[in-house]
Amino acid sequence: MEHKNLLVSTSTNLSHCDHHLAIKEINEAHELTRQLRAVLLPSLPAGSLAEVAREILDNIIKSSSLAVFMLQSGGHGHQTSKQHGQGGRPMLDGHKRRKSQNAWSIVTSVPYEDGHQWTKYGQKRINSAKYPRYYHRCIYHKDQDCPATKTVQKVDSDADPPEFIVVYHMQHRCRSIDTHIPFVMESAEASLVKNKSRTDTPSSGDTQMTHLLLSDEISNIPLTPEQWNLDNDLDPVMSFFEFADADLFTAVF
DNA sequence: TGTATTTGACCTGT
DNA sequence: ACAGGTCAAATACA
Repeated sequence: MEHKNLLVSTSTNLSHCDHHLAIKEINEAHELTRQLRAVLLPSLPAGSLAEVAREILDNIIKSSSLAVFMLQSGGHGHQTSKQHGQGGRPMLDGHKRRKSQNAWSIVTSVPYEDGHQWTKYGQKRINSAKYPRYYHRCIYHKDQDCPATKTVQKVDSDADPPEFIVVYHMQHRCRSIDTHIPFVMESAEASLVKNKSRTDTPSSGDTQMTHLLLSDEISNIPLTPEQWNLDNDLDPVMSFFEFADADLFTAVF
């Protein structure tokens, strides 16, 4: 409700620069909330208080995610023309279709442990990129025909802690841990070093930053985390609905 | 021995 | 032709 007002005012009155600042601020709030959640919940005794706290924090997290998505779709979203083949011909769902469709990305210092379990199936040196790209798919790819995949690539910068561009492709169809928002609280630099992609118990400690990536093209991932990306076959709003939880949909509209 | 990861080959889109 | 995504045999590891 509050976020609905926020969305209306920002999408109609803010300049392009303001949009970026607003998204940045909301993402910071989002990340801080997640950190608070990670710190607070384990310290609370199991029971109704913990459940209430969890629910409130999750709602804050969802609302902030929603705000960013709606800011993006409210005028500065960028739908690429790549969802159509050359000459405007729609691309078919081929076996090795380029993966710029139905994808969204984030920049994070914690590219793993995002609530889903992944298995690595490939690694590739990317032209002109300093660091290789790692390819992961949901571990339920076979069992439940889950199409979700993600790529992880270290950002070519001196950021401390190191940042990674994580590009998610396709929604999970598996019945796994219930989280659709790809933000995490685990120190995953160590995980990357270990080349370990399966989820373990989250821990806290390091300063970690996660923010939505804004970019013009996922298929040509920029190595500076500047622009927020949502590249989808659907229109921006529908893209969000495919991304978000169903209950988030009903909570807002 | 079973499972996960590595890595070069292969395939497809641009 | 090239770049990027996936496959699958080889390898590592618990």
